[in-house]
Amino acid sequence: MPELPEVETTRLGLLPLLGKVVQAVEIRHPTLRWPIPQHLMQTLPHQTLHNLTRRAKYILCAFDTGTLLLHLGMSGRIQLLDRHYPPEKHDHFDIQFSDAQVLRLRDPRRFGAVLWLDNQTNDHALLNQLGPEPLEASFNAKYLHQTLSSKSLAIKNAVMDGHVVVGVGNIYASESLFRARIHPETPAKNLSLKQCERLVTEIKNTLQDALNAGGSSLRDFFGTDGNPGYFQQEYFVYGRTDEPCKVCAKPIQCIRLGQRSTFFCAHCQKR
DNA sequence: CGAATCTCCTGGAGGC
DNA sequence: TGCCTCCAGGAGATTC
Repeated sequence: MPELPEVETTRLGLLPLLGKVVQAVEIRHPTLRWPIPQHLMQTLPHQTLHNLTRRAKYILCAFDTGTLLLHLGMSGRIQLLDRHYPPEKHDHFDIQFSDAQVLRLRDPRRFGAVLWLDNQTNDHALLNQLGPEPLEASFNAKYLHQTLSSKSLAIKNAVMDGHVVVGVGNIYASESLFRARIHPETPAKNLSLKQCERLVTEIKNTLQDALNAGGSSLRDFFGTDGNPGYFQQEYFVYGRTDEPCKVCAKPIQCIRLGQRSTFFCAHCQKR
């Protein structure tokens, strides 16, 4: 499942497309999280791809008259292929470029999204409510402490809330809290400034480690070249129920928080 | 308003 | 081998 490092890795893999001109768009299965706009088949051809950026887990592709927003959901991947490569079962969306390369979106579970933001609409609801990027300086202990001060929900749920900070999914939330030695059920407002410092540091470290590894994954993430292209990251707690903690050797526990599996070490992580 | 729950979807794993 | 159930999960929508 793509977390932020996988999305960033995907974006980097698409950079060879910069400056290229769209020849055609093919929509095979429009019903993703929201319908893929049919007008893209008329809108995009002849437009040049000028920029590829990322905000949270959205990949933003800037064209002449607007921006294409791509989201991989939980099973999405994007490949760059020669157009003669036949589409497979869950290949829902293609952008064919004039040099015969194809950007192809595959998404079996169809939680992903393809949307169009016209240049006139600069304040799309999906983007204008987002919290800071986790790796930027604006995400710091002071900000986090202030933001959490009114929140009574569990810290695990708070760091997964995109209004607080973007890009921290279920895996890295558990991992970061372990590394910061904070119990995932701790009410967010109870975190001291010191704990916020540790958590900010470990969120940045955890994400940066995964970025350096080229994007980790569970089972179905592939880079744009179609190869697995990552190595399974070593997790401290995620998916390690009943296995020994790598620090203290006591068994890792699994609980449900906000409908999500949450892994932690009851000995190492304090409330 | 905050917080909890529901929801979309399919493939894979495990049980019988 | 086949069918059933359960689970995974991003994040907007809905409800309380």
